Amino acid sequence: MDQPKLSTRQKNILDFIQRFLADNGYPPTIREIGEAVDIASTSVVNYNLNKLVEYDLLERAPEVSRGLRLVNNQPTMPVSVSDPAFGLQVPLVGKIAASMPLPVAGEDFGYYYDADDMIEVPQHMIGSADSQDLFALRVTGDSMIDAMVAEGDIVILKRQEIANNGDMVAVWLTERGETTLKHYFHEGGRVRLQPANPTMEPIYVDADKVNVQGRVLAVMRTLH
Amino acid sequence: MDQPKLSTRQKNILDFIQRFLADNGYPPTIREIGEAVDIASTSVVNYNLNKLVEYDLLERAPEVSRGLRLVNNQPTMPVSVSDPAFGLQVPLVGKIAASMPLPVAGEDFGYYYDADDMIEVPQHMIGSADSQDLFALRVTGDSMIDAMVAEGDIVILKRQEIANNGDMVAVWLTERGETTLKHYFHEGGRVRLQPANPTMEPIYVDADKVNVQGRVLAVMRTLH
DNA sequence: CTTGACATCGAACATGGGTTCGGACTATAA
DNA sequence: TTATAGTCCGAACCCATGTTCGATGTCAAG
Repeated sequence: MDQPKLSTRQKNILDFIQRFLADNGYPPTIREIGEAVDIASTSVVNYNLNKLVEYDLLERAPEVSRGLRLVNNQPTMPVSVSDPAFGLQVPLVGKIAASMPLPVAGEDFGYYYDADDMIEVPQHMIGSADSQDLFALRVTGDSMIDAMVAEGDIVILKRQEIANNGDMVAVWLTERGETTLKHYFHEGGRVRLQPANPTMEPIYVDADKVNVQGRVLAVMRTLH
Repeated sequence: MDQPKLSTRQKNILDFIQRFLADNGYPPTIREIGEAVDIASTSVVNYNLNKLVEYDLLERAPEVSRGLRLVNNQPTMPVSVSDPAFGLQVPLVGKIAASMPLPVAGEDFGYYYDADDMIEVPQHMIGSADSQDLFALRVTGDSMIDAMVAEGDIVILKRQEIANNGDMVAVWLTERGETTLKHYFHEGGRVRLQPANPTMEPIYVDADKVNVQGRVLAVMRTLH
């Protein structure tokens, strides 16, 4: 009973739980999940949670609020930090996966800038960008594979709403309800999102359905 | 407001939360704490929890069941043993492209270790590897595209002749006369070279026609 | 002795949050 | 067509759980 094809919803739920856990230290409630993944009824969330339990991807404590636990849960190994003297310290603010929006700058956002969540980035990788606007995301899932970004990669982004043609950006597609990394090309009233992998076809979206969240400055991948 | 003397109760509470968290993956309720630490009234537990928050040992999410989080007390791991406390300086010894062998270690090799050819790599990307054995290559051409490595990327390698199954390695294929990056699997008398991109087929080569040049530890990509 | 800060207790309150159930929709098979 | 399984909705139910408050006991300061 392992790894059957998960529905998009189930993936979203799993991703959300993971992110919520990392952000808050405790699991979300059924209703919180429902709101995040855009499910109207708590029973549907419940239904899908039980599915995930069947698939051995989740454990539940019955009758217990927030009684969720991810299996294979390695406690989000904090990226080791070193001396802030050299290289820049960039906040690792979360993960990026298909169908989940990025955390947005503002309000309580700076709250999470813990030392544990800072990651060192060599100066030469980011040029002269203002370190204030930088943040890092860890990529989960292989949804970015067509952008030459693999699971586990860390992408360094500069927070900005507008992009120039050719930029690699993280965009929120309101219609599809997902975030991806793509090369950005504004063409008339619409936007062409070009995968980095030349063998794959671009996708076209109306300009007002696209929400640029940041521009990718660098990618760091660690093997093993 | 730090580290005043904690009462025995408060210590017990803290200990219990920690244990409970490790056991269950989610924090305990006030009543669960009360029972464990032998406190009769929920209000007393509540009272002491707020004390712990004052002491910066705990965080609480108001109105949230199990809304507890231990503040991260444990220092983030001893890092950077080989103390250039910042990132390591790794020699950028050349480029890698299809049909070109890598420069081999030896003789006058150290000669080229010019300051200009050193590149900074964050410690966290290479773990505990001996910096002596490290070198970096810039990728040219898109021959590595099926290994999720693009033109212009910099790969950090550890010089070694033998590889373990699953390692990503730079290999020299004597027969084909080219070097590529692939995942390495020794299977009987031959070697399976598995592209990182799961949609692509592996290639098989006789073991004695394969020459491992180094193992890839990390990949760094700079956009723009 | 009186006062007040501190810790505790017990009880009541309000709502947060898991559970259940009937019904509707879709898709595939018979 | 009918049947069946999978998924989703909305509403109701009700216990779990955080919050609040008045009362009690303790102890050191005045």
